[in-house]
Amino acid sequence: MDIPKQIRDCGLRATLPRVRVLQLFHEHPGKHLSADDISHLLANEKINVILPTVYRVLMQFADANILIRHTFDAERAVFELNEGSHHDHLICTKCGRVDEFIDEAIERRQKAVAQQRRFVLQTHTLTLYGLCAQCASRVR
Amino acid sequence: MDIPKQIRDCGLRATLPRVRVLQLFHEHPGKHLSADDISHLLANEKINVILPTVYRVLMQFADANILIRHTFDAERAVFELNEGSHHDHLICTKCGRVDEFIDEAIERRQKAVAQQRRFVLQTHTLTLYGLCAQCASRVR
DNA sequence: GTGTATGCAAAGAGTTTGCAGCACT
DNA sequence: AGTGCTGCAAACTCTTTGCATACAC
Repeated sequence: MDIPKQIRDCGLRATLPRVRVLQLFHEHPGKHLSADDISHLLANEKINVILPTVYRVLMQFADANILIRHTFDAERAVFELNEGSHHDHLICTKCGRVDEFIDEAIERRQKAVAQQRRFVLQTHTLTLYGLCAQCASRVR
Repeated sequence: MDIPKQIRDCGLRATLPRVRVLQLFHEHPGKHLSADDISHLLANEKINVILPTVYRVLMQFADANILIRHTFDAERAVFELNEGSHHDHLICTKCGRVDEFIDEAIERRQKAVAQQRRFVLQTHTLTLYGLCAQCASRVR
């Protein structure tokens, strides 16, 4: 995957902050990273990218549909690579782990609910909160 | 409904801010109000309740399960009366209107998805975004 | 009277913006 | 060479907290 090219294809210049941020997402597949996470990861590599720049880059990538922005809890936004396939999330309230799932039956029912109310569906978010298998077995 | 009593039953004193805030929710059934909304509504009645107090009261009511706190978009939290029955939401991205729905098939599938992954379900949020019937007909 | 709740002021966290100089194309 | 991008500083929004006074019980 040619990351600079992918960036240029969005009409953006392939600058160091943009390349490294996008690489980070490819290096952490399935991870949901916040602006702060990214800032720290870059700092660890001794790359000096300031937080406002991280926000700007993330916002541009989200606008370009390279990333998807989620706000699971209200405190902070997290981003993940847009692999093209929609999915919903399972979040562990103990360890913060985020898993993904897709259930066609639920998707169909959602469309039915919307149609029944003459509601033109654009997007949806479904998030299940609870204890992941590991945390659940540790608790009891 | 004796509002002061309901408040005292939570172990809280029936003060003016608490009584008026809870009354507001009863006066606006089905509405989802933010701290700012409430502050303005109270200001209109010439009741001087400062924003931090509104936040404190809302937080206490949410802790007492009188209210439910939602964070549909990340910008601000909104609250609604807890009528005891779970439901999901349809939000119009044009006019901001919030409707509620419940679909047993979706609820069942969610439990199945969680169980299949040995995930101990605590809560979930499902929100459909799109155009409500009115806005949809106005657009085209 | 006692202890809790409020008003006020200020702090905090996450995020956004203005601007001047630097870097990608 | 020119325009877009970044760093820096500061602002902004929503929310929380500390403290002294005021009120509910």
